[in-house]
Amino acid sequence: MELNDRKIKILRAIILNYLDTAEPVGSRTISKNYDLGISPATIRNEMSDLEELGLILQPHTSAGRIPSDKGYRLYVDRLMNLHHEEINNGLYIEQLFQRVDRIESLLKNIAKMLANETNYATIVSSPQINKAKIKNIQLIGVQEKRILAVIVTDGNIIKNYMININEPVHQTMLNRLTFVLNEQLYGLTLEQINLPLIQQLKDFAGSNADIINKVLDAIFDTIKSVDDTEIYTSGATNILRFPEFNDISKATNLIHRLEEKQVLRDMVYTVLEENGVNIKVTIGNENVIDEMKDCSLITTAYKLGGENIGFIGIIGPKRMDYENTIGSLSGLMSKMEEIINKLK
Amino acid sequence: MELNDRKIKILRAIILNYLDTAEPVGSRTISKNYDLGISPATIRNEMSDLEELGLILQPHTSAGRIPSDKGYRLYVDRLMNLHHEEINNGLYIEQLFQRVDRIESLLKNIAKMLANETNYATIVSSPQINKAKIKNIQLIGVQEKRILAVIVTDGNIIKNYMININEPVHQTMLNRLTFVLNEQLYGLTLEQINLPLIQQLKDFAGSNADIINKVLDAIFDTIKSVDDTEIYTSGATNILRFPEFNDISKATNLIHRLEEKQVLRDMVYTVLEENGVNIKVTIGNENVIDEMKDCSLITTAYKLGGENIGFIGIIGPKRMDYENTIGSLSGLMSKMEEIINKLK
DNA sequence: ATTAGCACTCATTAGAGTAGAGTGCTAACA
DNA sequence: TGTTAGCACTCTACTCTAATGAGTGCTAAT
Repeated sequence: MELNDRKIKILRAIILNYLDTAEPVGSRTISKNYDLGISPATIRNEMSDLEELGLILQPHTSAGRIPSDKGYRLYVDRLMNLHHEEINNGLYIEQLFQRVDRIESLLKNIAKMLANETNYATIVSSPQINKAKIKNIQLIGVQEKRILAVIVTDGNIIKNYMININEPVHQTMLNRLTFVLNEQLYGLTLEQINLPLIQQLKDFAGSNADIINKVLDAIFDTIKSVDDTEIYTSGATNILRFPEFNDISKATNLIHRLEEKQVLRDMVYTVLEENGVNIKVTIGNENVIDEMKDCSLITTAYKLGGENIGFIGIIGPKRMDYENTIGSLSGLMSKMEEIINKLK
Repeated sequence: MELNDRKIKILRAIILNYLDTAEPVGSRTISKNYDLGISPATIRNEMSDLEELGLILQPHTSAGRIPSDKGYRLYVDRLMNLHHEEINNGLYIEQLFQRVDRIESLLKNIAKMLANETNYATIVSSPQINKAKIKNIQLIGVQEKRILAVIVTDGNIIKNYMININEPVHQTMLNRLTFVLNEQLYGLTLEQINLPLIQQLKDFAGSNADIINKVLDAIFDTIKSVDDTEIYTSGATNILRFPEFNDISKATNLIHRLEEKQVLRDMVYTVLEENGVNIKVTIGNENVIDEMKDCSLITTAYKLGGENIGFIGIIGPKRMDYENTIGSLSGLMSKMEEIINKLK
């Protein structure tokens, strides 16, 4: 059987109507509301075919049709009118970048903004900066036996690390260490800091080799650890607003799952690694996580220096407004990249 | 009518049973399960009196009794067996303090831990450091026209602030500015930084007075702003687990309310300012927020240098386990203060 | 003062019946 | 051959009713 133009029009009508009402769509509704010029009976025949093709399904014998995962997939891949939504609070984002003292709070705010704008749940990962280069290291004596190490990397990511030392050290010494550390480590990635280099640093530090060790630990700890890739979620409870989650236990399970950052991270990376598409949509059963079989996930990665370093994702019911959500997301991303480039 | 010993025993039995089951408690249940040596009929008479006293109430004529707000209040004030719960992951908290690079992530973790331990929703405020003293300021050239200001205050609270400047400045100059800023501002609170002092700093900086201005802005911005008092919530969705929130719209409203940090802040401060009690419980209608009329709130402030600078709160149903929750909270607080003191 | 007994209340549950939405099929029509 | 009107059929959702049972309050006996 062939998926002709009329079938596609009907499928589109069913999906649009269902996105709107969350109720199964009957033949009469379509005939009345979507000017296709055919009677309910004809539509019924076509619907029967669409069902055979696996694009729609009936919750029960005497109900209208709802889109299947496959139907949504077809819609997302071929039927949507994509419009790149100019994010209207670009100015706001710009301010975020200006005022921000830590990239984390920036991302947190982005998650929040996006959740507000779309009314879905959003997840944003902080940059995974394994490959980031060291831009600046600063050692500051804060207390007699406490040093604050400030580490700035590529993309102005700033991390603070408090170091306890055994013997008091004078700030002059710290300044010298700071100078040498910067001289030796500037522009290096983690992989490039090797044993000979470390030995050289320790030799220089002499009796303070201990500090070098701890600073290197700090550098390693702050930059390397993948676990440090923080995940910010926002608007998880927006989910409660959708009728498909009226079953409270279903909603609860999902929301609790969304609190497990590790799970989310893995899920999104699985999706994104699959291919290089810009914005990726996973629908219903395409999701790995069981609790999300009734949801769709829209994800995209953000880049620094051409490399994916983090992601933004939006989770809603399968019935979510794909067109506008994808539009918003792509608008946000281009605004972000534009600003990031301006900063560089 | 007098609240004699037997009435209190019965009230206690009703409350304990209700805390456990969330079902109205009947006379027969009490007679069977709480060894009071009196028959259901007698208990019914006493219950009738307790109802007249406003301590318990009937959801409907043929149901058992549930505690009223007043009943809970009596229980919390006079009937509980308080046991100061030694927090068994004190070691974990200690590690949090060690590893932490920013106090915020510490507090976030505390909120999370407490939510896990109690299974209620928790809110933790970051320190309100208006009165904090400046301990260290560091200016670091990161890019040609970008300076990173690191500000460390009392209690090792660290804030980073990125400053854009108009003209490139050499690190040597930054070092000199850093030195002077530290010399002049060390140990001062915001109020103590006055115009003459500012002028003096600018005079020193000469053509770089611009930087001084921006650094002072940064200091002001990071330290002063009350809005910067961040609020971390955790486990808000634990609320969904309680039968009293089976009504999904009720739960949703509450959870959304819990996402409005400002509201929470005001609420807790209202509670805490009322008097100087260590741990404070507000029950049901005692709460200002409408959506919380079915909840109880347990709060306490944490101190730095004898002064309240932030709070921790736990929100659960009125039927929450007051004894253990208060125990956990007080255990946590004493552990925290102990560690904070060790750090000073 | 306490308690057994009993009539009464009311929420909850199960079952039966009804209305309505929507389908699939058949036969007529263009 | 494709389209449509008509109709029987299916299934859910809703309403109504009756039965159940937990729990009370009152009365009278101990």
